[in-house]
Amino acid sequence: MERKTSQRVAIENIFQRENRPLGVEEILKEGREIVESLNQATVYRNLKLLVEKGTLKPISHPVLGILYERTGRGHHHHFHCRICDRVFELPGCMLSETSAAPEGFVTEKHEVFLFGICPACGQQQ
Amino acid sequence: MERKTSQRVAIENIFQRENRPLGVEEILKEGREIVESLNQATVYRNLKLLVEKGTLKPISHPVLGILYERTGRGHHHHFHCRICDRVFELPGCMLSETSAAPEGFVTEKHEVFLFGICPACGQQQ
DNA sequence: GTCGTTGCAAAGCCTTTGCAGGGAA
DNA sequence: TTCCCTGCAAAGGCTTTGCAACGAC
Repeated sequence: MERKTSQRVAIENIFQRENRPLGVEEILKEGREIVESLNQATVYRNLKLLVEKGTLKPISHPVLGILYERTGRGHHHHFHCRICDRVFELPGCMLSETSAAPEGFVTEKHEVFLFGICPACGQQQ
Repeated sequence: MERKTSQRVAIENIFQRENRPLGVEEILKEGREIVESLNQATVYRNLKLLVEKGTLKPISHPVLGILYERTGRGHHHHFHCRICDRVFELPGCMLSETSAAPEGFVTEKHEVFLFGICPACGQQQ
């Protein structure tokens, strides 16, 4: 049976609090503010478990590498802010799969990454 | 001054012949069929040089990791065939940046990856 | 008291770097 | 002959794994 260790709870809380895709480094950093002893190996192991359990899903970001996001929020795309380096999930989809590829290509799924400035950083300028 | 070694020529020829984004492993494999002694370090060093020279551009593929493609063919997207695992460049762009993100987000650029079956693999089924 | 989890350190990958020998010009 | 480039091996950086101790239940 699965056990609710302080480390595991901390990691899950960070995802709940931030509500955006997170990378290992960020999880480790924020996790250590909650459980000081938190080890990298523990983060990796818990992320793997949460992915297998279906709670998290890994996404491969073109710039930031592998990030983890919570599942169950339908098809969406990602926005990467070049100021704060955070990634946000954008609901909805503006891409027509049928018109996106030339004839002969059968498109089954797609991923879109947008890059720019997020609302919070845009206001500060 | 830059020298035309057999290794460097081989790598450039592979990109010309394949005319699609390639990864290190594939370049190394095909390169060794031309120059048997070809070493991984040489491939990495030449890719780095060709990127600095502006001949190649690295793209970070969500599944295949870093691939290299020839520059100078304008904005385009990528299609990954799940049968043959090859990536193709698709000319044109079907995404409206202004409508792709909610208000408040300023989109400056984007990347689109399509996944499915390429024409060649589609015919064989 | 069990046995799933953790921290630590070692081991694995992939990529980069140092170095001496080799080859293009 | 020069000195850029290559192959080899060692070194980095990130992720995974082995193991003994720990702690949730």
